[in-house]
Amino acid sequence: MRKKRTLNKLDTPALALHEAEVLDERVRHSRITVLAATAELLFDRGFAGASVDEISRRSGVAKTTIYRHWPTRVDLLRDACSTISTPQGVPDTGTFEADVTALMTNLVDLLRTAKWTSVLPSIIDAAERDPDIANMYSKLQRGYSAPFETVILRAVDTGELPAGTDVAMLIAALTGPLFYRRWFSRDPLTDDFAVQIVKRVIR
Amino acid sequence: MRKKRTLNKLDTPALALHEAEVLDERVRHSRITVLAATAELLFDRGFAGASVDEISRRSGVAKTTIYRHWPTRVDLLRDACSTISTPQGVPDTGTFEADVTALMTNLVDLLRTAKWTSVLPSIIDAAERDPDIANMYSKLQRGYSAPFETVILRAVDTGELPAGTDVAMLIAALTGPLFYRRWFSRDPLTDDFAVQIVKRVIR
DNA sequence: TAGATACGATACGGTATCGTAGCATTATTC
DNA sequence: GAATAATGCTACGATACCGTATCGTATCTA
Repeated sequence: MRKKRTLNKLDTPALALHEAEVLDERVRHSRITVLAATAELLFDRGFAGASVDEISRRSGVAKTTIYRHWPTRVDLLRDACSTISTPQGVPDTGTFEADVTALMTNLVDLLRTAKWTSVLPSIIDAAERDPDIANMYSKLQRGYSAPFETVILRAVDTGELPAGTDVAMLIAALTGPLFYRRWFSRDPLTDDFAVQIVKRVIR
Repeated sequence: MRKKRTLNKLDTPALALHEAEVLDERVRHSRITVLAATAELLFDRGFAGASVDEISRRSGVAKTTIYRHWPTRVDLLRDACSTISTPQGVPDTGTFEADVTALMTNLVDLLRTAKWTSVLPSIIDAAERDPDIANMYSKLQRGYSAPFETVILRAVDTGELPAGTDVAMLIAALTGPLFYRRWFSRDPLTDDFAVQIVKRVIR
């Protein structure tokens, strides 16, 4: 059984930063600093390696203060994770193939970034055993698959793709190989590879 | 610096089970029991959650004994991981498409098995930071991509696929979406999905 | 059967971790 | 300027983990 914690008066454990502007400058500073340090540590050592003590050390914010803002370690990590979404723009080049290619090479870039590289598998691992984390991850996931959906639906509209196209399947066929290459087969991930996949999947 | 350990006379820290038959029944029993318990725990809680103490508890083998056989926890986990490869057979139905479809639905089955489900991401996460584990994983990886390679190369021979086909790319295009679906998008993974992918990628 | 060998039990040292308590200090708001 | 609220600091307690040491006991091999 968890004991009742002595939170600050604001009593908005998480996400307060996004929900409402915090008046007190001290609070703002603490949350921002801690979240930044958490993200950094997450990239460094993954989900399991991000301890509150280390976050406190790196951020310079006292551990007690951290616990005043986030009731538990996982809450903090969840919060930090949802700040690391890098929303892709939706290209509009005129043709479906060019749009998709743009998104794909964009994704290749993202997957090659050291940050993501390290943190994603550990999030997925954690999600495998914690439904809250799974939920957070699925939002994150939607973030970078949404542009694909937009582009595909637009192509259906214009007739470039047949009506009744299975959108989720097409997204999997396109982006799956990139993820696979990065983490499962560990072969080099190049722009050319992305182009090859697009050609093969879309024809 | 690690101190010298007092191993048994056999002094074959790991994999002795596979390299040479062990004479002493006690040794055989210990290793088999511990490896089994380790695998089970691995499936249960993933790589990070498999502690030596718990393995000792579950297996009934004393922790000291475990350390007599494996110099370190990670060595034990590595050893256990390499025993969980489930080699797929290579189908030979006559046509390339049927062969591939067989392999794909087979892989779908594997990915739906609760065991693999849980352990693979945690291995990949660990591999992200430990080259030894990365190495072990890549062997494991080759284990279930090899049949695809065989089938593809055969199809190139028979002319069903053009010469100069990029084998690694084709494997990624085929299997990538399955992995993606299981761990990244978390959509349902069905045989029909696999068939759709095959059709789309191979034409 | 005797000596070598593996095992079990317990205990330990060291470290890391999660959270919490208490109290002094500082900043903010009213 | 005074009350209020947030922070920092240090020190805990509890737990879990790794890996080792010691010593007595059981088992195998020669």
